[in-house]
Amino acid sequence: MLHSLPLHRFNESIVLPAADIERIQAMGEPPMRLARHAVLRREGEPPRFIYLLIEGWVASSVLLPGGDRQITKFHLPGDLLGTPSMCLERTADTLTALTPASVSRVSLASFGELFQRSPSFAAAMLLSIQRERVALMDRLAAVGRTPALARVSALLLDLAERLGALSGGTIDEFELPVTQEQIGDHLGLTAVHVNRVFRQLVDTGLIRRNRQRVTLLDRQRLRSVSARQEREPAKDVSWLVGGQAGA
Amino acid sequence: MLHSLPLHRFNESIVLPAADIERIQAMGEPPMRLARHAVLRREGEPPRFIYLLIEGWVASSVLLPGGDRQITKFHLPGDLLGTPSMCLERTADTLTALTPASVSRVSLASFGELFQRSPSFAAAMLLSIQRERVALMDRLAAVGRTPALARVSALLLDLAERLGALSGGTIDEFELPVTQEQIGDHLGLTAVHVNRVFRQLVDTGLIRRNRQRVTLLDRQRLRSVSARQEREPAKDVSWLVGGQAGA
DNA sequence: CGTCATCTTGACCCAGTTCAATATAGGTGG
DNA sequence: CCACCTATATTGAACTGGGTCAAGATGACG
Repeated sequence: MLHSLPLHRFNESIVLPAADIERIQAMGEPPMRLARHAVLRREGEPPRFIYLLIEGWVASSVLLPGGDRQITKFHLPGDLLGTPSMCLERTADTLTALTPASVSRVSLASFGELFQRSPSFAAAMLLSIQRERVALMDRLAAVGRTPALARVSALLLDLAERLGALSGGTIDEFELPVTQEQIGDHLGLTAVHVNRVFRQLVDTGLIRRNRQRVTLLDRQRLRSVSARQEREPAKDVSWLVGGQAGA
Repeated sequence: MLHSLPLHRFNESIVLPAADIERIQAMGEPPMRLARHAVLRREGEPPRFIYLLIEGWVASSVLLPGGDRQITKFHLPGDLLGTPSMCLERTADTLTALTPASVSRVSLASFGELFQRSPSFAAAMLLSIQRERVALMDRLAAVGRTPALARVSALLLDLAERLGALSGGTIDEFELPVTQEQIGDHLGLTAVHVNRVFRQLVDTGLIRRNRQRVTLLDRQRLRSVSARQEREPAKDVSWLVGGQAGA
């Protein structure tokens, strides 16, 4: 029983019936604990499982032939991990715990069964994956077209927003349990340069920082330097779920 | 009746029953013709339709506040366009014809109906979107971590592969009906630099080029400089479609 | 209390950008 | 069929954001 699984990600545009919520919680195996740096799944393996992240942060990353790494997503509790690779013979992304974490493994078989059994779950999945796709498009635009300062600012705003959604409030101070090298791998920058950008953000009064705790001091200015588009989730998805009105 | 719609994208891992194929073809409105540069849908509009691309090339792009543009995908015939925005209140991507094109509009309502009615269609959609997501992850890695030469090479190989899948053969010479500026917007480069990279590819004998026709002369070397991962589509997706064996 | 990972900062370098000037090629109106 | 016009391609010269290299500093942890 995963009574501790945050469910906000499953109810973003569609409110799932209680029966579905139960089935989601039932499809996962008993949670397992991961130490920091533990590899949950390595790329190249045949995909047989996906994972519900219950607690902690996990990075999903892709390796380039040259040995460089691209972190495709910093996952927070409530996220469903490793799903992109379900369409491949061999897994594309490596899942690594950034902090001690707790995850529940889900076999593709149980996922598939729920997807087939519950139309509302299938619909919620469809929309959720499209949201991830839009996020990827936005980050691609940032990495391809914006300077380092904008990328780091955008990341901080994005994390604050997601942590807020997770806790159900607004957050402007949070723990960033992530190495500057990992931030670089996420944004297409060097650890050294990430460090310089942080310095700049502090020096210009946009954020405060001690150790890994970050405080957003001037959201307004941060937003304007970040060149980030606000994306509002669809409110009315009745075209997809038939009977149901919007959330 | 869209007897001319290429269906290869709908049968990549899952072989859809004939009834589904018919329903797909029936869900689209009569094709409309687009002139080069015509905008099919602009970002910011409420999403009400998606589009089946029957003929021609269409770009999907995202705008940054600064006015820069990121082309998220060069779409080829058979692609389903504009779907990422179905999860949003306001469309994220602009769809622009790169060549004269023919598309069939599909209301979200008919898409949703088919998605609900046909489990195999829903499954095929899920996998297809995940494939797009993996492609975005790979391009993000390329833009974030590889030099210009690798990015351009990767694009050429990717297009050759997709055009091959479309025509059902192997292709190493094709028309590239795309401006160098557009290539730049796709790869996070300047038009000027794209030009220089093309020169370099020609000078080192990797490709030939006259006007917009490109010939891949040395696939092997091209592949090694491209730093591109080959991604093999899943063969067995019976976990998702119950009865059905792999393609 | 030593060791390894991470962070910081400086000095220098380079891939790719910017700016600018020319070339080409279709496409258009007459 | 021609003269013109606009979009695109090409190339050179100079510049810069971010990378690379290297040398400490600072912690966290066993």
